Amino acid sequence: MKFSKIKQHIYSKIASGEWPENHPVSSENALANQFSVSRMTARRALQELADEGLVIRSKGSGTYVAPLKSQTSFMAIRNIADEIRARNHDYEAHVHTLKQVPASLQVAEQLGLEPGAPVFYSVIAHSENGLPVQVEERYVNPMVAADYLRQDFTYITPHEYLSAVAPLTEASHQIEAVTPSAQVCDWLELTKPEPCLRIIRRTWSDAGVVTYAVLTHPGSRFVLGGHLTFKP
Amino acid sequence: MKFSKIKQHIYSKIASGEWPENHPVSSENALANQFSVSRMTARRALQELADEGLVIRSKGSGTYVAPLKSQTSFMAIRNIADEIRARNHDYEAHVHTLKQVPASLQVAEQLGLEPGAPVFYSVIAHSENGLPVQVEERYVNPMVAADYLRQDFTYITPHEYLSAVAPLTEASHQIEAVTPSAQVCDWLELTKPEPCLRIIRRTWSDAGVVTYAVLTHPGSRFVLGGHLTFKP
DNA sequence: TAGTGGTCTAGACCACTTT
DNA sequence: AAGTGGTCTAGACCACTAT
Repeated sequence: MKFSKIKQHIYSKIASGEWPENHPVSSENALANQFSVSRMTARRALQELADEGLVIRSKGSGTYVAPLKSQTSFMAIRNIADEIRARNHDYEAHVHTLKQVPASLQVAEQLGLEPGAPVFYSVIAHSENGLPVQVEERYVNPMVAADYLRQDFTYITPHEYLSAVAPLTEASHQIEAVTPSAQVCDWLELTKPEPCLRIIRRTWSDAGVVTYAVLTHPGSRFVLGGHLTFKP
Repeated sequence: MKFSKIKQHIYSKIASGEWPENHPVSSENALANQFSVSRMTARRALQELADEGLVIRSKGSGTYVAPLKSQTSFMAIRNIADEIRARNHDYEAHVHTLKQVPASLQVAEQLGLEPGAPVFYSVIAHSENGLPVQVEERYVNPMVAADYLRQDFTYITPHEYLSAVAPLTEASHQIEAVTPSAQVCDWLELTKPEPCLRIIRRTWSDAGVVTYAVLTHPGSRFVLGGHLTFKP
């Protein structure tokens, strides 16, 4: 397929960082010449990228790499740090744990590894205006993020880092309401247990399962929102 | 726009029920003739409807109205009855309340009405294999569903009924974890309070806000799942 | 074999933005 | 005025499905 070769070309420019946010993308005519296709075919590539939210097209002006925050719609892979900063609140991360551990049965299954295989494990509490709003327990496949343990997660979130080293292609979520364990209460600075929203997320890149994360939010401090439109 | 006239035409056939699930949709060539446009333009209309999940296209065979369940992707407007039946479990609905009430301040604001204006109110518990898994408290705008109170909600869910009388065009969700009230515990047959997942949903049709619903699920009996793909 | 959707071409005109 | 994206046309060839 010619149009998908063009998409791949642009996708790699974006994924590699060569074209950062708001960077102009070649025009329909330029791509048509470059790839020796008709304008309609180049157009289709750009149109699909726009539908997927990777680029923004604007009439008379051109096509640009979309700001990351607009790249997915509902319940997307959000970056909690950006969300908090978008509300003009203080964001702070406390790294409670960052080490290598042997995979438990459950973790091995989720990551597609053998039980006992080494995996990276981190526990980070994310605070808004000094109050923890999420504790993130994360298991990472060492194959796809070998330098995970050497990152400073007070400056970059695991999600940001992992997206950079292994662009994600797929994600699944589970959302449930739970009573937090004593350990989680401690991380969230909850004096007594209260209902918590738990999001379990697995993400994939081309190289396989990247990470398995359990995100716990205190019910009193967090609401998940979303919006859907059905354009007939 | 010519392609959007074609989309409207097909959309109304589906919304009116004239074309039920799996009903064949006119072919690209047929639509091109009927609307006096080129095949590429008719094609675009069908393609966009397919992208929106309203129709399924299959090479060599034709285009068909999509089964309702596949019409939205993640966290979509699900029909709890269908979901339970899809698991081959027993589904049962208990209608606890179905009446007209004056809108409270909060409800009036959510529905875009004056406080004190009459609204329809229903409380229905949805059970899977005899165990309540969701209690649905719903406020309905009487302007868009005048016959709401005369429905038998043990046979059709409010969501199904409202979709039929006012095709929804937009929806917003909030998800949070809460401790249920004594009243909700009663409806859910919970002997003691446990963390519950609460989904607050507002839906719109062309005529305005249709309904404001509070859906409460016991944490021990319910998990919300979803899947995202980023096709480069 | 006839019909369907999937892909592609080489033009065209328009409304819009940028310079 | 030049360039861009948005829409549309009238063809074409292909792979697939149904009969």
